[in-house]
Amino acid sequence: MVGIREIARLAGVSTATVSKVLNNYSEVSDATKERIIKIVEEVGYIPDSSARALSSKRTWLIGIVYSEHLNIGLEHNYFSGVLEAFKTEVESLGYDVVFISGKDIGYLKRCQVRNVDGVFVVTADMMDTGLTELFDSKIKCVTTDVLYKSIPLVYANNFQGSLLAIRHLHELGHKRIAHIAGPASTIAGKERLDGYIEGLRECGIEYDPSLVIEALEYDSASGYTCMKQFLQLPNPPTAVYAMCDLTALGVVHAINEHGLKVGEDISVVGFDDIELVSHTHPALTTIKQDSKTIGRTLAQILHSSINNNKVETKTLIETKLIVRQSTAPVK
Amino acid sequence: MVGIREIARLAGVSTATVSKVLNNYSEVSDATKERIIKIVEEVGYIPDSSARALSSKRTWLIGIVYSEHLNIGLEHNYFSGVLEAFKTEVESLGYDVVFISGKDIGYLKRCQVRNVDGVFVVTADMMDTGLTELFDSKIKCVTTDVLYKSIPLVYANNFQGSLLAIRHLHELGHKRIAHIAGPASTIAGKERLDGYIEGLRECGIEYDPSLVIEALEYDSASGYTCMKQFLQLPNPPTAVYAMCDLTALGVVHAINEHGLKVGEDISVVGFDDIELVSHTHPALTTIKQDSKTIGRTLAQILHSSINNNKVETKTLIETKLIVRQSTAPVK
DNA sequence: AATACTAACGAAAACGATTTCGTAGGAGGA
DNA sequence: TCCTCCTACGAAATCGTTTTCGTTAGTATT
Repeated sequence: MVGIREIARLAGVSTATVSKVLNNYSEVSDATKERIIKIVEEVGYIPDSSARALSSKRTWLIGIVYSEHLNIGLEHNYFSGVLEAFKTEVESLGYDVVFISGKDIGYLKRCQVRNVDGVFVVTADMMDTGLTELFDSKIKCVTTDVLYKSIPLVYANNFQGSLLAIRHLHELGHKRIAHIAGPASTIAGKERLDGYIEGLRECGIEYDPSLVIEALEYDSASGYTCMKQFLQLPNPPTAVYAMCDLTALGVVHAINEHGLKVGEDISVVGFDDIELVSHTHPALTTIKQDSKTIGRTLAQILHSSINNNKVETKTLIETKLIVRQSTAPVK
Repeated sequence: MVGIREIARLAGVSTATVSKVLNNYSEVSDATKERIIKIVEEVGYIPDSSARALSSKRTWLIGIVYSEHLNIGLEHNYFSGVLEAFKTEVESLGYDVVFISGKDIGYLKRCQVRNVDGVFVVTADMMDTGLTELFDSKIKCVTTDVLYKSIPLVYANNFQGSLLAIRHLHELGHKRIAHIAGPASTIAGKERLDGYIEGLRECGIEYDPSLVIEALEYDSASGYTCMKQFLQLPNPPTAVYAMCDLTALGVVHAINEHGLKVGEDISVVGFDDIELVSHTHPALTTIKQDSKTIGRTLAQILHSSINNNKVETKTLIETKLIVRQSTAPVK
C-alpha cells in the first residue's frame, strides 16, 4: 500500500506539502500542487482514513440510529425513503454512513468508539434513556419525527396533511370520519390527530371520540383490527383516515372482508404515499410526504451543524393530497 | 478523552499490558487483568477505533454494497429483511456496518479508503465493472442472488420454491399457469423460471411460452402491466405465479380492475412472503424465503472468511409454501 | 547447583496521516 | 541598503493504539 511518504518522495517534497494539497490548503504553489495531484492519480494513491481520522479528529462518518421499537425499522418504506435520500446527500458531501446499534454499551458509547462526526436518529423511542444520553452529549444530531430539546428536526407538516385529508373527505360529503391515530408517543401520531380534530372543527363536523382509536404500531395489522372495531359500531363511519399507508391497507382489507367496497361504501385515506399504494386495488388516496426533500434537508442541516454553523431547529416540509380511487362521494 | 496511557498509569502497568487485556491475550496474570478491567470500567474508557485500526489493520467494519439498478433498493422489503438479519448478526460478532457507495471512485477504492474487513454485496448489476473489480480484489465478499466465480453465495432455493408453487396450483386443478419471470440477468429470475418449467413437466402440463413474460423490475408496476397482457389472451391463464410478492400485488390489482376475483376466477401465488401480503385482501398465497436465516448465514460465512477459514461457496436455504386465500380450486 | 523453561510484563517502534511552527528567500517600501 | 512582510515549503511532534522482542524472576529438571 503506497502511502503519503512515497508520494512526497516521488514529487520531491515533504509529506506536509502533500497533505496540504490533498486537503486543498491555499499555501501551496500551483506548480507543485499540479505535480503532486498528477502523481497521486498515476500511482492510485488512497489515503488511509484511520490515520487521517486519528490525527485530524474527523472521521467523515455519519451514524444512523434506528430504534426498532414500533416495528418501524428498515422495513418501513417511508423511513427507507428518507434514509435513502439522506444517504445520497451526505455521500455527495463526502461522508460515509454507518449503522449505530444500541446493544451492549449504548448509542452514545458506540458513537464515541467510532468517532462519528454526527448522527441521524431516524426513529426513536423516547423512553430509551440511551437515546437521551446521546442527544444530551456533544455529538451533533438531527432527527425526524422526534422532538427533544433543541435537536434539529425536519419532518412533514403532519397537521397540515391531516387538514388536507379532512377537507377532501368533507368536500365529498362525509360527516362521519373516523381516524386511526398513531401511538401518542410519536410526534407524527399526535400531530396528525390534532390536525384531524382541527379539520373537523373547521368543517363544522362534531368530534366523536368513538371514531378515534389509537393504534399500537404503524403497520397493516393495526389498521385491520381497528377497522374491525369501527365496523361493529351501531353507526359506522363512512370514511376513515389512517395515519399511514400500511395501516390504510389493513383498513382496506377489513372493509373488503366485511363485504363492503372501498371507494363506494367507505372512503379511505392514508398517509405517506409509499410506492405500493398506487398499485393496489383500489389505488389509495393519500397524503404524500416528500421523503426525498426531508432526507436531503436533514443531511444539509447535519453537515452545517458539524461545521459549527447555526442551524434551523425545526423545519416543516409541506404535504400534498394525492387523490386516487379509494375516496368517493358519500352514498 | 482518557486513553490507554492513563489506564496504564492508574493500574501501574505499561500500555502494552492494558492492550493485551483489552484484546484478551493469554499472557497476563489474572490479578492484573482484573485490576485493569475494573479501572477501565470505572473511568469509562473507550478505545479509539481509528488508532486501533491504524496499528492493527482491522477496522471491524463491514461494507454494504447496494446497487440500485433494478429498483430493488433499500425499499424492497425482502432485501431489507436479509440486511436487517445480517446486520444484527455481524453486530453481535463485533462489527459495525457501513454503506459503500459506488459513486466517483468506485466500490473497490471506497472499500480501500474505509479499510473494511469485508463486504456484503446485497444486490448487484453484473454489468457494473466496478463490482467485478471489487469481487476480483483481495477484499472478502459475500453475496446473495449474485453468482460470480467463487464468491460465497447464500440464497433461497428458488428452484425448489417454484416447484412448491406449481405443485400447489396443480393440486388445485390448474392447467393454464402463467409465470411472470424476473429479469434473466438476475439469478433469482432465472432459477424461478427454471423451477416453473420443471414443475410443469413434473405435473405433466405442457409448457406454453405465451404464458411467460419476463418483467423488467421486481415491482408491482411490472405485475400490473404483465397481467394486463395475460388478460388479453384468447385463452387466459387460470393461475399466475409471480416472481415476487410486490409483483403479485400488481397482478391482483390488474385482475380486480378487469372485474374478476382473485382466489375465485384466477389464483395468484407470489414469492418472498413480505409482512404486508398476509394483510391484503385476499391474503396472498406465497413462497416464503427465510430472510432471517439467509442474512444470519451470510454474516457467519463472511466472518469465517475474514478469519481466513475455508467457507462454503454456495448455500441454499429451503423455501416454504404459505397457503392463503389467493389460491383456490380451478372453476 | 547449574541449566532450561515459562509466565508476566515493559520499552519502544511502528501504523499513516495532520498540524504547528520555523525558516529561507524574494518582493516591496523607506 | 536595510527592514519588513509574504509565500512556499519542511522538520518534527502528535494522534492512540498494537505488536514485537527483550528482560526478569520464578519454577522445574537433571
